[in-house]
Amino acid sequence: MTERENLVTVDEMPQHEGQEVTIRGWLYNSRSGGSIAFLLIRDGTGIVQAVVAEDDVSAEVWETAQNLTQESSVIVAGLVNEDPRSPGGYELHLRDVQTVQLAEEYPLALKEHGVDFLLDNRHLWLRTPRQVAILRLRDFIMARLEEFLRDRGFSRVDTPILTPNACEGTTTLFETEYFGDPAYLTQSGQLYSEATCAALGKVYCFSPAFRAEKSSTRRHLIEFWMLEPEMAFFTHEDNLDLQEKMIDYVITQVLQKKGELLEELDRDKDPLTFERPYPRITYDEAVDILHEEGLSIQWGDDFGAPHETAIAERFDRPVFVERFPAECKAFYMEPDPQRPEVVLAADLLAPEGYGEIIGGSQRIDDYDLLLEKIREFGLPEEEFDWYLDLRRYGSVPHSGFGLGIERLISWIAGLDHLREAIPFPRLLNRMRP
RNA sequence: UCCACGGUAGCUCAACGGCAGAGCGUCCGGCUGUUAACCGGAGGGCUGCAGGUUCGAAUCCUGCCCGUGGAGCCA
Repeated sequence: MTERENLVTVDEMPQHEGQEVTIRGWLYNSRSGGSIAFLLIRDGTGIVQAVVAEDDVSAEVWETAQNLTQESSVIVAGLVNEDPRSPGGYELHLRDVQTVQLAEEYPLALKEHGVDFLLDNRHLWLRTPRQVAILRLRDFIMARLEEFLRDRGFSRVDTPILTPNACEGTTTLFETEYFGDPAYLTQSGQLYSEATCAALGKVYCFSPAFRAEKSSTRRHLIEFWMLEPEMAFFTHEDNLDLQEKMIDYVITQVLQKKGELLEELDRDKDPLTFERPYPRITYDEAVDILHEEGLSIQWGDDFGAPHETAIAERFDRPVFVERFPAECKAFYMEPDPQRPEVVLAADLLAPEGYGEIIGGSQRIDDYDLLLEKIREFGLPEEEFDWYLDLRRYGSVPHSGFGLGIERLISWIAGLDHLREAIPFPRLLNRMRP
């Protein structure tokens, strides 16, 4: 078999109608009918049906085709034909087949499976058309986000995964050991990005973040990816404008260029079809809405998931909730000069119950105020010496935000759980595969 | 940590105090246009673990383990 002759991928087949081509991939499924057989072959770009008729091929090829097992790796050659009876509209009239490896009995049948079984077999589950579509969408979304930022003068500056202290001192961290000293897996690169933005102006870090919370919900991962831009000289308003434009850009690009992925995922496009601007409401207005909805909340309480959903349901597009009470937010957030009891922070809530996809704020740039806050929050002052230095040497107003990649993907793809938005999810008590 | 639901064949599930079953997958046989193909046959079980109640437990009770969803926390 001249296996490299006219080597094509499944998605390229329409351009090779009437030609003899070679395709390399895996057997997705097969059906046989006496002296005719249908092999569904996937190669990562799509699935094509290969037709084998006993009369048209050698006995050896016929025998090989008959005995292929699910997910066996193969190289097939044949003639490309347009045929409405074939899924995808094109099929391959098989002339030759070569088995690369004959697969053992495959654990995943082509039918419904339970979550536990699928997660145990995540390394194989990834081969299904739905998971392939999600991962392609993830790749596209990540690329567009970085493209958006780079086009606006941002540089990617990475931040450390191993850190000596809790960045914000709130959530539970994974502890490890650093040559005898305690160390922690990062939960955010933000504090470091505040340093690099004073060096480069506009930066972002893009890395995994770790939260050792015993969270077991569809909106949480133990290890997730966070994109965190940080901008010198950006006010709270500048910050919200950037967030809005970035989300708008990604959604528009997905709708324009990757509609077929949304269709593969049965994602209704209508809820994604909206325009800027996104509504901006204050924390105070949000509390009023929640009271109207009959939810119990007092001024000063942070929102829980039911609260976020109730607020988001009032709007047909993402909504900013801004100016939170200082006591329910992080220590580094700049107080509103008009109302020092609230901070210049905002959460962006996605529609359809997908919750908070962005959390951001203007950062305190005054040395004395920041030191006061560190003490007020009971944080170890000595650990923040370098962070305080940023307020001693050319301090400027600056702002930034953190975007949860898997939450954004889940919303755009219409997933019902974050675990499908990352190749190998780390969940409560689940670290394999 | 708390609350709810669950654990039976490789997978998805039924049986709910009285012989442990079906569909799918696998294997064998049949079929020249199949669409998660179809038809016939075969193999497949410590009913999560330990104890208790009972003539008899997959089924009822207690404890534990594991999973799922949610709360809290957050992106």
